Amino acid sequence: MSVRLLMLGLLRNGPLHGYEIKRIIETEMGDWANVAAGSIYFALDKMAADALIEEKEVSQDGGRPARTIYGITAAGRAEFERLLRETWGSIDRQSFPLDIGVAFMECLSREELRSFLEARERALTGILSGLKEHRKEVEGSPEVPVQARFIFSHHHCHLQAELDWTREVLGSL
Amino acid sequence: MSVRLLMLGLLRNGPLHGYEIKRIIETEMGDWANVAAGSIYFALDKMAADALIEEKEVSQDGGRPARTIYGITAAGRAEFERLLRETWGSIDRQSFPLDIGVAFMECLSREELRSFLEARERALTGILSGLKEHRKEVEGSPEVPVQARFIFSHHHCHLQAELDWTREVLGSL
DNA sequence: TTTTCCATGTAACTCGTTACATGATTTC
DNA sequence: GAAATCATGTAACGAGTTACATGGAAAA
Repeated sequence: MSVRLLMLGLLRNGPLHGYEIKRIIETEMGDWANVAAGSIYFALDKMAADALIEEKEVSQDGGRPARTIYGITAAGRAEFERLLRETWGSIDRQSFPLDIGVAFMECLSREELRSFLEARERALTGILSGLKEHRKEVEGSPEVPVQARFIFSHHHCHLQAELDWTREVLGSL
Repeated sequence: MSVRLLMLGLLRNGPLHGYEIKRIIETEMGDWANVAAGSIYFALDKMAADALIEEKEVSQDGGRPARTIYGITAAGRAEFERLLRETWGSIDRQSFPLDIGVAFMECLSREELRSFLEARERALTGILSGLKEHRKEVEGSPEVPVQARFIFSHHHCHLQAELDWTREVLGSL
């Protein structure tokens, strides 16, 4: 349902076509959402079938084929509100990406574990510096394109936590 | 695939039946994995079909019905190794549970947001203190039942990060 | 005696991914 | 002229959940 929440959230600001949604997720939102191209069109179809959004054919000049843009309906806005509250309300027993991998880390040899941890340290450092760059860029612009200011601090916070843990384990090896 | 990794990891120590796997996940592992009862039997069937595990009927005394226990095969061990390395190797663009909710948090009124944040603060505090209790219990016992010592520090680390962020946002409201 | 725990399963469903196919247009 | 980007789709599959059904044993 999170893809629905994400897409409905973006459509609240005005109609978009599929490719633009993908572009916003990848470019403006810092690329953490990791939504496959096919998933977007798939979700658009389903949400249209559920009357959460409605499609309009929009012809383009220059002989380009018409694009299908999707606008959110009243039902879509209501569903967005519902999903948003559902997300905020659920906290029970959530796990984090590497959790299961960590549970069995003692099955790796010390050398292999070290090399994994070092690779993660490098990757996390890179992602974090990219995030900082992006944050500066977005927050520097007069108008924040997506209504998202806190995503950066939240995402940053977990990435930093992961990096700290990684370094701690590396230090204790 | 993570349920497979989790279950194969548990079966590495010796054969188990479905209910016991569930018990271990819920009781010994701190209950963060959140695996539905049906999913376990479902996964057991599939892994047996893939020859990663093999089933044995074990009769019980006291007139109880025979249980089906599952033992890991050589192929299962190999698959476990593969999945473990896959998990450790993947770091690209991972998102955290509340990420999308945070992206649209400005759609909530200040009062509603505050009440959500306060509820999360309470919930997280509770989960964290439960985790600490459990950690003490497990680490105090002479033999750690599951080969998992670091799951606690990792999980704790992200929960603490979430709590810190929650308090930070609450403070800035 | 009623509830809780032990123990297993299954059918229908949802969400999302992968891998593919298509074709125009723009940039190098 | 080649490569990248724009733009849309779809068929097959995978993982996991929900909701249900079953039934015995132990404990309250």
